[in-house]
Amino acid sequence: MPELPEVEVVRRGLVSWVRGRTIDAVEVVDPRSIRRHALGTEDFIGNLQGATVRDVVRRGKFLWMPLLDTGAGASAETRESAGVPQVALMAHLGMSGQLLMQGRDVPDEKHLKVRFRLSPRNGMPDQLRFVDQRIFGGLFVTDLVPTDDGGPGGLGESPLPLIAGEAAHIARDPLDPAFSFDLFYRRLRKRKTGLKRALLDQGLVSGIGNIYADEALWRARLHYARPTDTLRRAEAERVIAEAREVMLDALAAGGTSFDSLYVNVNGASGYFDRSLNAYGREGLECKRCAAAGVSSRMKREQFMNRSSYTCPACQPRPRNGRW
DNA sequence: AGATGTTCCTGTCTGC
DNA sequence: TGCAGACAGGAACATC
Repeated sequence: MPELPEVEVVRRGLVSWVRGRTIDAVEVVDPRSIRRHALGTEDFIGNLQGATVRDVVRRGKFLWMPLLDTGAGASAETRESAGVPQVALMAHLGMSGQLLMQGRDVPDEKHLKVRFRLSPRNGMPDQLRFVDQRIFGGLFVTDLVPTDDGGPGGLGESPLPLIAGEAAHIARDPLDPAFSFDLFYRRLRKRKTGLKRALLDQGLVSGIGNIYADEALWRARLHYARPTDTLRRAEAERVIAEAREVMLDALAAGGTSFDSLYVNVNGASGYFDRSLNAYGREGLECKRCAAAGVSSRMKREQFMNRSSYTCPACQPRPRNGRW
C-alpha cells in the first residue's frame, strides 16, 4: 500500500537507473493500466518511443519522468521545442502498483502490465516494468505546465519549474522543504469537515493515506471526526508534525531495506510489522494508555468507506460545539 | 461551490 | 471442498 514514503523510495531507486536513458520500445500488456490517457494506448506508445528520461520527480503520490525528446508519435510542434521537456510519463502506483528494473532474462511477473525497453547501459537492467495486481494504479503521458511555486517539490529532485498538469492540484507533502504549514492551516480552518477527511485530501496536504492518517491522529491524540474549523493552531501543528514523523520513520525503514536492483513498493513492510500503533489494532490495548497504567482497547469504525482505528480513552470523539 | 457518496479492480480471508 | 461475500484503498467522478 504505497503512501508517500513508499513512492519516495521508488523515486530514489528509479532515478539512478533511468535518468538519461532512451525508451527504445514500449509493450502494453494490459491496456487497462493506461489510465486517463484520452488518446488511447497507441498514442501512449507513440509519445514514449524514442524519448529520453530526463529525471524522476514526485508531487505527493504522483511520480513522473519528464521526457527530453518526445517520441515519433508526438506532434511536430512538441518535437521542435528544444531542450525543455514538454511532456512526462506519469505513474500512480495506486494500491498495488510496482515499478521494477529487470534484466531481459527475468521471467514476466504474473501481473506485468507494461514493459519499457531502455537503451543499454553498462551493468544495468534494460527493462522498466510496471506491475500492478489490482489495477488501481496506472500510467499515462501528460503535459508539463509552468508552476509559480518553485517546481514539483518533494525531496532532492531537479529544480525544473514545471509540474505535470495532472498533479498541479496536488498540495505539497509534510516532508517537502517548501511545505507551508500556514497555508495548510488557513485552508484547513475554512473547511467544514472532519480532520481525517481533510488529512486524506491530497489537495490540502499530500502523501497521507488511510494508514498514516490513523497513525498521525493517534500520535497527536486527536479524533478523526474532529471538525476542522475548530482545530487550534497547536493541534494542527501537532498532527502535521506526527504525520511527518511517521513518514520519516517509514522512509528510513524503506530506505534501509531497499535493494538496489528492485525498485519496489515493499520497502516499508517491515515498518508496518513493527511500528504501527493504531492501524489494524482493533481490540488490542492502546499502547499509550497501557504505558500509563490505563486499560483501553483500540476501536475500529467505518469512516469514508474504510476502517479507522482509535483509542476511545486518549482520542475521545468530539462533542458538539465546545472546543 | 463545497461536502460527501460511489466506483474502479482482484487476491485473500472468513463463514457456512 | 466450494462458494459467496467482505475487505483492502487512492482518487476521479457523480451527486447532493
